[in-house]
Amino acid sequence: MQTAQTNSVEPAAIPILCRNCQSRRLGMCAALNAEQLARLSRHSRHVHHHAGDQLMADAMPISSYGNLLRGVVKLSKVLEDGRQQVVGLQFAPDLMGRLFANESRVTAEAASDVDLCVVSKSAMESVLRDSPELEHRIMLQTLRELDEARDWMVTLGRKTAAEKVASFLYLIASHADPDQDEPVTSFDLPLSRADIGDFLGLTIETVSRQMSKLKVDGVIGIENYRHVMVPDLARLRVRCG
Amino acid sequence: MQTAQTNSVEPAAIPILCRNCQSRRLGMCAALNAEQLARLSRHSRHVHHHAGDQLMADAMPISSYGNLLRGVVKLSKVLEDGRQQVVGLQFAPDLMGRLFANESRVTAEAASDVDLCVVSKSAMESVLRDSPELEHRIMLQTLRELDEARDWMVTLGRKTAAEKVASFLYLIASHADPDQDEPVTSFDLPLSRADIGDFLGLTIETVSRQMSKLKVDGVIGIENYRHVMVPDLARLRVRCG
DNA sequence: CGTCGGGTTGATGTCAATCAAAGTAAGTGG
DNA sequence: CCACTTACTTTGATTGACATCAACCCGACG
Repeated sequence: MQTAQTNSVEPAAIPILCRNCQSRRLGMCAALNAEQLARLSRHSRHVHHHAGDQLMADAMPISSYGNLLRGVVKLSKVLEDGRQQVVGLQFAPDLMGRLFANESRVTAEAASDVDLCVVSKSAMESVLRDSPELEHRIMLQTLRELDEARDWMVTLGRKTAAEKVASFLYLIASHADPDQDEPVTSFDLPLSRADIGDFLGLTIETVSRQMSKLKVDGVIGIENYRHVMVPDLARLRVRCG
Repeated sequence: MQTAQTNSVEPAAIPILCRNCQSRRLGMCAALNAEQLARLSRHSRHVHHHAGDQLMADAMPISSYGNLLRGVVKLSKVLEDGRQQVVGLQFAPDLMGRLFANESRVTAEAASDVDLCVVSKSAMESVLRDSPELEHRIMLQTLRELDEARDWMVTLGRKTAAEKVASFLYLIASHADPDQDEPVTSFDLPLSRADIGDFLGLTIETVSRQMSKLKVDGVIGIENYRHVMVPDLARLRVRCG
């Protein structure tokens, strides 16, 4: 309730940390009751990271989970010789961190400035143990991520460079607004050309060329390298193959 | 218990269908108690399919789930123009079918001869509702599939044709024996060259050439097109990039 | 003003796709 | 048993899409 008292001894009071947190509305915390929220919040803190900060390294032990509140995080893997592949993007309000494993399978890096709610592994596990609802909610997220990973495999394996770039732009347009799934017609790219290349399995140069081509064809407009406008989403859509 | 009586009125009797079923040992049914097993088995049946049979079509409503008992199933997606991408392989004892969705996101096809336990959607959902243990078990499978999908994205996006083929052979070697995760040195390929190409984002011809190259280099031996021998797994491993 | 990171554009090279042909094993029917 | 078909695979020649190499542009920043 909005009128909950700060000094109330009532166990159902919403923790201060959680009062205005988006995660209670759209994120995993919507699955929690007040007691569970309180238990989790005692071992949580909100943190800010700048674009480029590494949040988690591949093969490192997991000590905490991150509830993404704002911004975009890129998940990637590298081969021994340095070739890199972005294997996923996380948008608010996703939970980050591999559940039920001891070490991370990916590197996580802030693609834009991000706000996180960092939750200790043990507190998360404790609440998970007695909240099947929470696990269910994360299950739904995991299934969605699996669907998205498989969609992306089609893009990586079977699409041309032009189709890959169009697909990427469409993906970003679709996730730009966390409150709805509809694609948006004007947005900022959260990734550099190099990251886009690593996401698409292309080089920087090829990404740049294909973006230029979309621009001269009138499918998109570009301002300051990072801002994209799409006058007609259907035209972009058909370029996705 | 092995001595459970067929005519017993005891509710804990193991259903006939389930008596010798692998799924109780390694699969999802290990998470169920006798009552749940009985409830599920009343709406289940074991079926056999031949290689090539389609088990589920993309975008079709899901009416049942399939518990894979033996064989290999390939999951794929196609673009409008017919380009195809295999987005996953399922081995026993995986559960097939997208949970918590109304329609399938992939086409599922028997890659080899397969045995399935087909479970009605409603029975599955009913048991799921009161067995968080079952959902947890499937959650673990889903997380594993997500890890594998992301591993494969690296292969699709960043590896050369030679590395892709080596990676594929290593993957099959690793899954050939359902009882252990260690790769095996002699196995049958569950997929045709065309399917391997669709899995790797390559053409038939390129797959064939790279397999031939691995053979002349002494990394693998091939018999009857489908049987592969690997004298030295480490040598295959280094070819994976 | 110089330099540095990120981006674009152009010239050239290369790996895998495409086009083409032929080999092999497993039917099928006479 | 043998011709014939069919599906699958292999191998060769050529082409093309994207990578690579290289130059340059632009804004930020010391």
